[in-house]
Amino acid sequence: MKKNKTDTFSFGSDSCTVNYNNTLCFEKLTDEEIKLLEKNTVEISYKKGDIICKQGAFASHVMFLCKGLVKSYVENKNNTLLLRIIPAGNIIGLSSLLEGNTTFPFSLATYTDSKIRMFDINIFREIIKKNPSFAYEIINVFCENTIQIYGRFFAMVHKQSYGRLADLLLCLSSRVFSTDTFELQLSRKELAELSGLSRENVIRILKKFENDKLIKLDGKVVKILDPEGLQKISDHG
Amino acid sequence: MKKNKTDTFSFGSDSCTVNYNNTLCFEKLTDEEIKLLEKNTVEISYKKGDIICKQGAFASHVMFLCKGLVKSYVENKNNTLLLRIIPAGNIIGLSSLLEGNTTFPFSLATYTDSKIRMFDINIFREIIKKNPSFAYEIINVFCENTIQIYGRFFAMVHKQSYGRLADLLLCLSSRVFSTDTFELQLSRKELAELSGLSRENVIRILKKFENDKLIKLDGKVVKILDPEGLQKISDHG
DNA sequence: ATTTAAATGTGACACAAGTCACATTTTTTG
DNA sequence: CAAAAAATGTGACTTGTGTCACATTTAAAT
Repeated sequence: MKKNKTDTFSFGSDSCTVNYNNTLCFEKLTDEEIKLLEKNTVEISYKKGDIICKQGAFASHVMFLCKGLVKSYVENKNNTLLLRIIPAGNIIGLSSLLEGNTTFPFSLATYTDSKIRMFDINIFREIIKKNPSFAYEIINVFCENTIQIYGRFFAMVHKQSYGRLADLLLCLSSRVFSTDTFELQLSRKELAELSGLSRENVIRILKKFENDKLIKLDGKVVKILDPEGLQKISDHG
Repeated sequence: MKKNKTDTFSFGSDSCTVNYNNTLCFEKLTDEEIKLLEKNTVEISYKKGDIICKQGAFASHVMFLCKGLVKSYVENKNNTLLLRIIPAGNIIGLSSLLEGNTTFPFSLATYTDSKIRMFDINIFREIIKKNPSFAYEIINVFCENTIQIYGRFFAMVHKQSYGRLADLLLCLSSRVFSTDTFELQLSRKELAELSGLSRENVIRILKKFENDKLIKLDGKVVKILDPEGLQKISDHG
């Protein structure tokens, strides 16, 4: 759960966008509750690139990503900000639980073919109201998200391009793909949206990183050559 | 709870830093639980400018701000980012509930003389685990925070200085002080930390706003002359 | 009240990073 | 497989915003 670094403030400079799996909460459900939930559940398949929901739309479900890779993002006319990359095994849309505000504060779209389980939001609420252990785990998920977003927030506001991109590459390597060499499912444009930069700038910086032997690029395949070097850039801002 | 605007995406462009009161959850406690909680509670007074806790420090309590005005912020060697301005009546430090991570993801300091109630975090956890209605309300608080931070996040990354500062002024006027004319408890430096800008830039933009008859400055007293104009600037970015 | 410190204000300057325009490569599609 | 579309890459240019240096005002301290 934690990144171990010597610097006390290190977590504040981690702009990682990915969450760990949050399936623990379902273990807290009784058989009866599982039945109730499953009765009010649909499983939907999405293709690569599909939009799952749009920001502002009515949110009638809490979701669980069974398979695939999904992004959440906020947008307006001119800009898009990628909030999170969500791997399989995560709950999505908990913020819609808020009473009196059942609209999505973000849009969701898939990166790869995905399978999503949709839980009726009222049933979900009911179970929370009856099962405090379940509620407790949900709170834990919120805590993680909150801590994460604060770190990312800080990094996005106060770091500049090189630091943000170094962050992003390290995050993708360690948390999304769990390997030094990985094939990006993301376009340069999406890297830009993740790091809050322009597409052109992302391209330039990636080239720079390659020249400096920090990474190796080959089409969409990225190889992290010097994670410590990248970390240094991330720490520096 | 909601800002009513015609634009569907409006909430995404609201970078407000302030939360509404979250006292509702305490109404869900039984007399017994209240007693238990009060037995494990201390109330501490802070003076203006006091630091309540430092980012990274051990978090043994969940707090409730009885009186005063507090800020939460993240910092490193060079920069500070103000996360939230927290008025009286709010719970602080819920993110420390996360099991296995009992350190503060932010620092806290007071703006004015404040009184804070400190609840033992384990007692707090226990009550959550036993009282689902209470847990439900805590989840609601998390939902609000999450939705708010997403909006602020987007605004901070994709808006530029004028939009961010317009946002901030509107937020202070409508949510913190609830009046058109208010005396800032905040220095220009703190406005800078809130909006993620440099102190000098904040000063310049405030002057510009004054020249454009959007606001009136008189020392620390700010008068909002043209909220619609500011809103337009905020929307524009 | 006088001194010290902190906050505010201003101008000059540098540079990070966005925008635009266009070339090239890769992928998708009919 | 050819054509269209999307993604990638590059250079020139502009500008927003941070930094530095310093003047001035306001607040705090002895």
